[in-house]
Amino acid sequence: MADRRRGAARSEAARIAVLETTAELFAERGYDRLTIEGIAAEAGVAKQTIYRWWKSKSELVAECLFEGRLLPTDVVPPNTGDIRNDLTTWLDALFQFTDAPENSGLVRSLVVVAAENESVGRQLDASLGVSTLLTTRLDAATEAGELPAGTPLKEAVDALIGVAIVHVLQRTPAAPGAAKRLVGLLLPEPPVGPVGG
Amino acid sequence: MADRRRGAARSEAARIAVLETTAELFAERGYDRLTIEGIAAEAGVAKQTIYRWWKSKSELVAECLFEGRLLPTDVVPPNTGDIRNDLTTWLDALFQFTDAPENSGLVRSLVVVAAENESVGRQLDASLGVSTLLTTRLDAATEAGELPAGTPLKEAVDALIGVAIVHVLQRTPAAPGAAKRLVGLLLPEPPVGPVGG
Amino acid sequence: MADRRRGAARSEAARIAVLETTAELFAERGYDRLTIEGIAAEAGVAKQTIYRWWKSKSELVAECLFEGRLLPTDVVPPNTGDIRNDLTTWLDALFQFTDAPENSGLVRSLVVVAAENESVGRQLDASLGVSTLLTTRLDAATEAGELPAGTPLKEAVDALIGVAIVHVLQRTPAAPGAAKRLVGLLLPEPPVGPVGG
Amino acid sequence: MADRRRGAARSEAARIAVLETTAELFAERGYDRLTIEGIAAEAGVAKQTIYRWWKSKSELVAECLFEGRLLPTDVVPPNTGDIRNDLTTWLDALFQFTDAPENSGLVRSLVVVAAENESVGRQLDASLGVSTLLTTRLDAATEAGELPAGTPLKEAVDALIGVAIVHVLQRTPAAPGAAKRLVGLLLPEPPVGPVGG
DNA sequence: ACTTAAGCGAGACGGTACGTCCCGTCTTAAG
DNA sequence: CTTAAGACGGGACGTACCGTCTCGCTTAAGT
Repeated sequence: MADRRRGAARSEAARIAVLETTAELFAERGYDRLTIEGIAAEAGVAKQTIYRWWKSKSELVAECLFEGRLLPTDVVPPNTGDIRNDLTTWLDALFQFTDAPENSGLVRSLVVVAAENESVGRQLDASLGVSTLLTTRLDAATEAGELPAGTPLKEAVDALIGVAIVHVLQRTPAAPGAAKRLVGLLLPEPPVGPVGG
Repeated sequence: MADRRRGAARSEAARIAVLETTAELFAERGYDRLTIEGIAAEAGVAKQTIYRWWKSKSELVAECLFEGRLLPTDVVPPNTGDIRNDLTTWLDALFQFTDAPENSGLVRSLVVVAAENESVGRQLDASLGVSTLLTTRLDAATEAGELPAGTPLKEAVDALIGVAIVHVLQRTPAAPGAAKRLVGLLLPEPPVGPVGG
Repeated sequence: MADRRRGAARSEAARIAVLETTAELFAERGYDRLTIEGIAAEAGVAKQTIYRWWKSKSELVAECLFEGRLLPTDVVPPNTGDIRNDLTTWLDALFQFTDAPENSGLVRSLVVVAAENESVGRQLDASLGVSTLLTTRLDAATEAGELPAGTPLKEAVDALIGVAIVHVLQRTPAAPGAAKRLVGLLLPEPPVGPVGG
Repeated sequence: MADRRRGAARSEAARIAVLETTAELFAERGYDRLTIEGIAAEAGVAKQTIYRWWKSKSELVAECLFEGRLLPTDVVPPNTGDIRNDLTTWLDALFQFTDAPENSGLVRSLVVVAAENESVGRQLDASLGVSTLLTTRLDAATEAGELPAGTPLKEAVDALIGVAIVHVLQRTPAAPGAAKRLVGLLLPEPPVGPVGG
């Protein structure tokens, strides 16, 4: 049944300690001042224990990320039936988080991790706390006829995430109303034309 | 005119050697495997000469960047009179560059630099080779009536750059036609009013 | 028994390599052109390994010294029964060594080390290869009645070592017969009483 | 007449400033923590001005020494007519100076300079403030019949200086009465024998 | 007066070594 | 077989000085 042969099992306590410490130090000092040695010391764990289970610093951070230890749990986009309002609300919340001075350093560090670690990059949306719920919601809206059939959702979502990243990198908070304007661009109201039929 | 009083002048030769070597090694090895010591050795310069004039590795790279030593000179956006076509052409070229396997590592490294160095981040567009010509072109188009008056240009440009970054981080080249779809979203055709025949 | 609990033991191989290299380079280049970095490189050892176990260059040299790696093993003073002759023989040998051109640089370097390192200084006699056997021999001679009871041995030994150092510092080899004259001064023949004759 | 051709003469002010600063910093920090750059900065002088006139740090210190800027002016040995008492008095004063904690570091540094600089070494006695007056006095005493004709003065003086150096290197102040005992050894009273002519 | 050479403060330069930090691997003793 | 501890070879850091050089200026001696 178990395919493990013998000897001690992996210590869950050590694993948790490492991940918790990583998250703590990452938030505190950022990615590049994060050191394996520092994590080991702070977590009361041997360096080798870290190297045994994780290949690199970025993998370690990646695991933290995917376990939700670095960012607030995914913001669930609201669902009031009006997709544009909902998306604006959600994007405003995202901007508010990423633009807050106490968070922007952390977010920039996450961008660095995404640049260095392929799996973090590939799941960039999830990495930044953008739930798949968002896509789900958009798909649903499309089916419900809230959005025109041909709306390029992939491009829209990329643009949303991209704009957040750009703001963080530029050290320029989103201008007031930016979320609304952006959503207006990406999910345009269909022309109201004389809907005769 | 010169307000320098005494002492030898800064050696332009050393400055050039350092910047050239930095650009070369950056392109070759990426940002995090770039070392001050390596640059000094390769440039035939004392480490202290680097530390005398640049505070950090990222400043050094920033100067390379702003002198156009890391990226091809700004791509001039075409001007055929059709702003949407022109922008699509330009964006396709951008995607083609960033998505090329031999460039994507470099671009990811640049994102890291933008994350670490404030001035690079603030000039993110210039850093990525996005000329101010682009904005100029857009402004001109707006005045010429090619674009509706209220078009949120800032948001549009942020979105363009953002999408490119997202692709690079996600290791996912832009899908065919992405440029066109994106431009279509960001610069929508004004509804063609029932303009008398 | 060992009170060490965990972790790899100190590498004796590294320790030996460091000390051997130190002795070699010290003899070759003298104290002030001896560098930790040079020792590490030549010994095939990481710098940190040196810093882990020795606080300073002078400590390193001190350990070499006390392990007899820098000087010929202590010259054993002869014991023919005639303390004055024996001491003269020994002192001549000492002068011969310190005054030899190929050794005087090394001896001067040792004086420098004695000046910089307290423990070397405190054991100056041993540092210069002056065996405790010498003092032993003198004590024995005193007890045996070869020397008058009140002879200030400490002062005499200090003077012997001092004179050797002075010669080395002055770059002036001991004059012929200096050893004999000096011993004559320091261990004077007791006045030959009017012994029945 | 002067064989200097033309151009500005050597600045005496700079020379003095350098020597004064050297003396000050030498006393303050010792020989090995003395730096040319530190001297130049503190003296308000260009480094090149130092290198123009002195070949090395040790030469600089040597000049200070020989100008009497590092040690109290030579202690003049007293002359009461009793050479042994006079010498004891003088030696006690020497020991008192070299053994004082605030001076011993300086004296050790001087020994280092003597080891590194030949001319300082050769004039070791003068370097340590041992005036030629001492030898003069001894010669006079010999001629005056205070000392036996054959007394090896050279060896005696070397021994005196040597003992002082040994004490300083050993970090062991001279024992009380050491001066007297030592003088007793080196300048023994001639046997009072029945001088029956 | 004009030229020329030297001295000077300042400081940039190529270089060497410093002592520290961290890497990733290996060794030891305990469980 | 895992773990905490920790030594190891290695590489880069940022700093301190080295001794040389160049700069713009001043100070004399020659012309």
